[in-house]
Amino acid sequence: MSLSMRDPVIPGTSMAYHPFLPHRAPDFAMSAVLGHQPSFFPALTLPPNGAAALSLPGALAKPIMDQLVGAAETGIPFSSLGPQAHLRPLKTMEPEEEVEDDPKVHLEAKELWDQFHKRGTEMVITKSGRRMFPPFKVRCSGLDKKAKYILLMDIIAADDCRYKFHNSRWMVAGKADPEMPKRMYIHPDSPATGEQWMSKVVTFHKLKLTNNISDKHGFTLAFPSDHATWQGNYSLGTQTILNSMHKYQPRFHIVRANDILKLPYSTFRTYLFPETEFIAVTAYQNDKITQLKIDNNPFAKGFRDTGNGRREKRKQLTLQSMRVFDERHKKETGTSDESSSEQAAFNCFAQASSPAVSTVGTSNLKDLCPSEVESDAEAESKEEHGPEACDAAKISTTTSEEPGRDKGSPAVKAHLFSAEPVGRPRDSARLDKASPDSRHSPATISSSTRGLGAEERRSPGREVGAAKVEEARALPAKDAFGPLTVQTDAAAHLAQGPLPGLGFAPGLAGQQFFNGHPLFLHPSQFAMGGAFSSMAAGMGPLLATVSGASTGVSGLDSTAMASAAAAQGLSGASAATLPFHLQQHVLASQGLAMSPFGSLFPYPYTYMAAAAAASSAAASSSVHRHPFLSLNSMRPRLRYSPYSIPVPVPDSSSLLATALPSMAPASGPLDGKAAALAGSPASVTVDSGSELNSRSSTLSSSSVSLSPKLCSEKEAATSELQNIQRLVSGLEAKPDRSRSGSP
DNA sequence: TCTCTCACTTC
DNA sequence: TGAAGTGAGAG
Repeated sequence: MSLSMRDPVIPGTSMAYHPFLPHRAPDFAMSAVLGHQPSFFPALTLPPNGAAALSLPGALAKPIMDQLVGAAETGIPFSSLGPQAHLRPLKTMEPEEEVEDDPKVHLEAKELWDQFHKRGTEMVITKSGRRMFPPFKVRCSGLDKKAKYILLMDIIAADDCRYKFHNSRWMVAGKADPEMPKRMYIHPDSPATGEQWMSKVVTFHKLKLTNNISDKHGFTLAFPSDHATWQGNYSLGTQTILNSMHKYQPRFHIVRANDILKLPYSTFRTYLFPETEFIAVTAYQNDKITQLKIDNNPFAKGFRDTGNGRREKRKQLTLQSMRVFDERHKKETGTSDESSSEQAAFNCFAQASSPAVSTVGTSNLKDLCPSEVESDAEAESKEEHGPEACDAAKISTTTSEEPGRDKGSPAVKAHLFSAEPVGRPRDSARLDKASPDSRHSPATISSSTRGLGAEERRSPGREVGAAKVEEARALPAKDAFGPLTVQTDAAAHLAQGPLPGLGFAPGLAGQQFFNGHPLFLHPSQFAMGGAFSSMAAGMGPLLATVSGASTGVSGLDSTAMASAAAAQGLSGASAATLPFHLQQHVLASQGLAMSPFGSLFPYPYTYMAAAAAASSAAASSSVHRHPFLSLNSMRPRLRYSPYSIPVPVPDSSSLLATALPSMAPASGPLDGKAAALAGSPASVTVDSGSELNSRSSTLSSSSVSLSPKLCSEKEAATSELQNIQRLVSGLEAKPDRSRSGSP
């Protein structure tokens, strides 16, 4: 074989390959077979199943594939491949047998979430990122044991308000600030089989929340404004950026896909748990929340009133000082203070030092607004007067027959399947209003791109969606909820695509990708052969474009990137198999600046962008905040918008062949209608209001209101306390004086 | 409101 | 043992 990288593909040799292997795939493969080190991909090693991403049918392709498969199976670098490389039979790519699944998701630690939610959950965000507490954990069931799934979560704005904590309650303080770039967090174990996911609790505790917009843990891919299909940014990272004093709603997604690259054209099943809603804060506002965190978060043990934590030590120190003083006092006066007064002093001190708990029995989230500030007061008063019944219905996350869903489903259906691109915002608003209180957890929405043609989408798609909704309704699950499945017209969304002329808020125009969610990948993802198997190979051409054209990466070539990745502790293989954007992500997390690709990757990144936008932009509540979509002004609460998934799912053996043609019509510029459709909200509105419940067993200890007896003790205690304070501050030398100074 | 440091914790 | 996750508290 005497091929070179620049040899054309022999006529008649068809190629069916992964979308990330566009026209340069032949070069790439041939280079590998010939033992050339592809200049654009210096240290590529195919992961064990990487060959699955390549299929080169035809007389020429077979030997190429043989070698690729051989390399893949042995894990040897492409660079070591030569003509003499060991050949293995071409691995056949058998289409996976699709077994119907019916995923159900159960929120773990629901009771804990409920406790927080009743009081208005706050999540601290810091510059360096803070974890969520309670941690977001779910248990999955109903998955196809053998199929592979990717599990993700993201956090979307729950409404369009900014909040303030005033008079022990959260109140609307105005319109929301411009939204931060969105991200999705892919569970680091993804992809894994359904069996694996179901065998354990899926936890997202490593996701961090930050208010640092220049967060380097995220990596942003920028698309040129004139890109045919996608514009804006798309980022990867381990932290999600939130606005302080804004309300957010985590979402959980199940995607049946064995490769992250397939995300864009796979079905997303989305699960919402209203009780996981929270307000992002830089410092805790509500003492009750602080106390709940302290009481439940192991890392905060040091602040607990009991145990050996700091608080206890402080008390012990205080008591010790008191004893010292007491002994001196005894010596000097010949009398002794009763231990009760010591205890009273302690109580007093404890009361003063422990988080004050307002006895105002109203909590917070119930005050959380509907999107309209002006209606907030009304909503507030309503909720205040009848919170109990409301609450009971609200928090029933584990039943599948929530009234809310029943209410919400028709709205979702109607909204999703009846609305035309034109006039979408209005439709959305109306529909949302039609189901103003459909907010009963968890809402599950599935947006699919599978096999729905343009025609199919209109009515058959609708029926499918409706059928699924009905199906979901009928689910008898107790601890899990059947998905409220909405089949969206993903292909249409792709065709419509993102909005070229979106009016982003000033300063965000260059950062936000279609107001979309960037893809958010866990670093450990890099070490996974599976998820990025085909991506690894697929990124070759991209890298070629980058370093070859040397216009896309500033100051770094792919070699440097690979080295950097390796230097990060990644194994040679995993580092080498890092997809380009992930390498960038790694670098980005190191603070290395990467410049946007620009239009260098018109094709593959269309997919990437599709992944981001499809999976989140259209689904994000941010959509409703979009000026073009301005749903927010009409809707009390938009909690969810369906994903728009770009491409019909082709057979895995001919992904590109199938995807490419379908992509072609989709690559046209989008208009406002398209945008509106893409952002069509499913209107799974969930009542954010949580009854204000003043009872807090945890807090009651620190919110003691003094009884008369206690009050009398309080005086003595105050005196003692003052003495102690003097003692501690070095004034104990004059006990008589300090005593006389006490009341 | 936000940021930083601190002492404490878990892992 | 040390890295990383906590809220408190000062600024």
